[in-house]
Amino acid sequence: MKQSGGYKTKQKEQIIQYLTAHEGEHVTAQELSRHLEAEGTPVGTATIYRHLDALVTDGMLRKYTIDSRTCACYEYLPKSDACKRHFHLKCMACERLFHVTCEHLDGIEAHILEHHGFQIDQSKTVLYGICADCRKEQDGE
Amino acid sequence: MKQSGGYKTKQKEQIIQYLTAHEGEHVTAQELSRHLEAEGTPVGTATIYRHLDALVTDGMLRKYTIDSRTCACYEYLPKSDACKRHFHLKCMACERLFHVTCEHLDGIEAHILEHHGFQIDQSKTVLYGICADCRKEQDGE
DNA sequence: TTGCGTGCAAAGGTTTTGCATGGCA
DNA sequence: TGCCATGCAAAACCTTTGCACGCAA
Repeated sequence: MKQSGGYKTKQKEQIIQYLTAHEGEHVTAQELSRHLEAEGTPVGTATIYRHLDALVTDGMLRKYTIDSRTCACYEYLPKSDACKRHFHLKCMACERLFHVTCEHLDGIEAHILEHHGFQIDQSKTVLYGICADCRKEQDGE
Repeated sequence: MKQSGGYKTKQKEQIIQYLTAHEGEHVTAQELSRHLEAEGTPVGTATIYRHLDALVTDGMLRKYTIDSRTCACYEYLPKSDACKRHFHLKCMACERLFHVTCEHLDGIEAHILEHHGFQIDQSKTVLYGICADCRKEQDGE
């Protein structure tokens, strides 16, 4: 695996540092850009996209397009394989994204593969619904 | 449910007709636009987007984005309530859509609701992955 | 010194919005 | 006739690309 070969630059370090610090969260290019600017170390948009792209290719990052968002989201992938396996639950009410790691859900993947011949890609799949908090609110109304 | 209330116009009919004729397939705004133009009844881009948006709100259409694509895809949802009781599997290779009805899968919904407090909406959820046929092809290569 | 990395600006593409006009009810 | 629907153009966005300069090795 090409470990994002190339020079070690300040910009690259900043980007990777932010991404790893937000492991398990979804980060957009814009958020990353704003963060770096707020830190006093602004990085050009083109550079950000170039690095994100390279990191996705290297397998260090996952790229998503969530729902109706027009922009892509990126998520840092911990190196341990165990953590790579989780489903995403997207609340249609509050729009929050939940990460669920669960053996039962892994069983579902196996079931679909065995009985339906379909190999699910968890990294691309988002389950839509309503989260607990929002259901409470809706019941109350 | 507001059945896309409003006037019945030629443009609207054309759009809905095309979408229903392509049930189970993904359609982009661009494809729709080109098709209508080819038919000799061009419809403005803005109008197309406005209708697609309205139809998504009405629940007649599902909107989603495929990773590699830069544009959003839309898919007609059959009215039959049957579709609300099964999951949709989308093959990322051949782009076909599979409808899976399975008791085991219904268990997913119950499990997530009980253990994670999240109420899944099957009609909005698409599981992405690779279908049996495409996996065979990939293995063969 | 070499050549990749960076930033700016411009291009490319999709989707949204403002506004005057047209068409359904 | 009263409004919504439409279409054009422009704006708003996200992302990519070209190019000259800067910096790591």
